Amino acid sequence: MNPELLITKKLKEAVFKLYGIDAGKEIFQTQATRKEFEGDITAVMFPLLKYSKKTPEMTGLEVGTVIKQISPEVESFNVVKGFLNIKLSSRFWYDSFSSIAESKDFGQAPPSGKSVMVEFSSPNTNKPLHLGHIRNNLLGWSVAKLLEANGHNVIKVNLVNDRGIHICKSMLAWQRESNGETPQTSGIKGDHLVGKYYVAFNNALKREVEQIVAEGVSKEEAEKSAKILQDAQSMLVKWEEGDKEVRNLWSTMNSWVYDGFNATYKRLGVEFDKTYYESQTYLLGKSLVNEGLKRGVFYEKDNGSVWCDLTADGLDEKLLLRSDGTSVYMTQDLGTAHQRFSEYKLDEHIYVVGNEQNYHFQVLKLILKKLGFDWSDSIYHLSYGMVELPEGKMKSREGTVVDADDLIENMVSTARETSLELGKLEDMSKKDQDELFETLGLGALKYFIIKVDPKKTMLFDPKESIDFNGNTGPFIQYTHARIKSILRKAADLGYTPSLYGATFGDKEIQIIKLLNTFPDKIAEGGKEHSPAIIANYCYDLAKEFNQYYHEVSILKETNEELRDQRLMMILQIAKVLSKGMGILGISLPERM
RNA sequence: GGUUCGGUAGCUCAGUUGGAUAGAGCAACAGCCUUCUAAGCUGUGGGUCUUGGGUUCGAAUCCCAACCGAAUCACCA
Repeated sequence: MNPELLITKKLKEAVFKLYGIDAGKEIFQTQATRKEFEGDITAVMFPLLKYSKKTPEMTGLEVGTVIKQISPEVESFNVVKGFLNIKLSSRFWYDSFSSIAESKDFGQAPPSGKSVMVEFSSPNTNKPLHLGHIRNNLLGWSVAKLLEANGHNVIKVNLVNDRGIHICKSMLAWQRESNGETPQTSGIKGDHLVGKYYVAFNNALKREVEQIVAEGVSKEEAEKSAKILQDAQSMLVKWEEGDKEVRNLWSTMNSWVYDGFNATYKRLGVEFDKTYYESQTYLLGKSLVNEGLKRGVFYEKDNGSVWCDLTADGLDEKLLLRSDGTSVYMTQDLGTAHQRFSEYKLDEHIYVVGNEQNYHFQVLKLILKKLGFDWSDSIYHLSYGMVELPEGKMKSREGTVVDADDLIENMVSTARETSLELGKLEDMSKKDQDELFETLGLGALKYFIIKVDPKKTMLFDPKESIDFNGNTGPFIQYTHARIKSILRKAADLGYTPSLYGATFGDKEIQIIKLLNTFPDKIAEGGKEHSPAIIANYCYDLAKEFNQYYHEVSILKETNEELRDQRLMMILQIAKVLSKGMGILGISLPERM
């Protein structure tokens, strides 16, 4: 049982007994006792003073006395200023540990009956994934896992932006400069190959603009009049008309990109239940807008464009249909949201999208509300901050973009170097070693990114990211490997983790307290949509274990009951670490 | 200018129902491997929680204002 809940309940009883008041929950404030004081749970007396009409010390004393009388779980108490520190019996801690040990999947909440859709990744198909996408993918994946741990049914979806001017740019440059090269003939990963021609397009554009500027035209004008850009535009028009040749090239190049993306997704350990393509959804939303226009929710300007007036909400006017009747980004998003809420019975729809689109989602929700969809409140924009480099923002033009595949490869090879240097793996097969380096490199990368609160802009320092000491993924993986090593040796010696009812020491009680809070952390993380909470929890637990490891010997303990009970303790730590890190998409090795 | 988000140690970050003397890691320095994995553990130094008001027994936390930083406010997506 959760100790704070227990004490809150007893507090309520004690207050009723003493003062005849059946008070609401808000006046019973409990917290874990700070380590410089004696006790486990601390109750704050200040809110009770208006009922006791006594000093904080006196109130603490009388409440403590009654609580001790009515609760067998309470061993002793003391009062410091207005704080009632309660010490629970060793029996209580033993019982709580034993229920953790008996639990088949500790931390997993029972089915909630709720369905949540999580949209993440959502790449463009004109260039490979970069560090920003990695943050998105890791966040999306771990939030999905976290919600599953909260008992929800989660549907993970990807919306691929597979059409538009950006893809036409790659296509055009490929037509002109590639001599027909493919991923097969060039040996270049598909998404990188297409990205190469996106860069080629921009270079060609730049050359053309420079030339026009040299003839005395302003840069702005030059960009507008550049022929290559117009060619890309007319390619887009052809695409929309369904021109066969353009469509063929389009699907060929997109298929290269998908092969590339799939390889990266697989390596990241990310997958989706459903993939949507914008080429199939970009026309959605028009009918919603027309309907809204009829009902007077939107209005039409003289040139025929359709708008939503949000000035009363402190925002701007928002365009929904261009004067030529074509739709914009917002229009499709209205349509896809409507489609998904019709298709599935969703209790929540989470969009994992960078904070540069905060305004977009604010407007999206508002417009849906104006259209009268009550589910608009179920939309949650999980907005995450940008990833910056020590030298500043990533800029594709300046070549400072950190490529996802390169980054993963770097992390894995650093894991390899570090591991081989430590030389603990001599007897491991080459294949197992490679698998381990993959686990460690990705564990380091994932943890480094997930441990930061999603909404904060984070700094990615390559030097720091490959440090495997301290608050890192490999530290937690190492802790797990250590535990598993002890458990293997124990099994060889014929020892079995068991419970005998032996009294736990102080450090062990501290660990039990921490283990006890795991379900709370899962609930809190789910509520806040923040896997970082789970990451930091795992770190705390790993740290506790390492201290414990240095304080007591397990295999050398001569008291067999104590020894086997300690084995049970570390087994539970390993289980919780495994569950917690699993939520983050990080796997823990048996040895390293 | 409007909207949204952020500002905690030299650096990267924890710290959410308001609670006791604000915590970790990195970096620096000093220790600990004939002992279950030293990717570990222990210790030292390091803070005006951006600033100023307010709310109250009590504020890093809530409210107001200012300052600094980020994103955004396209007939782009």
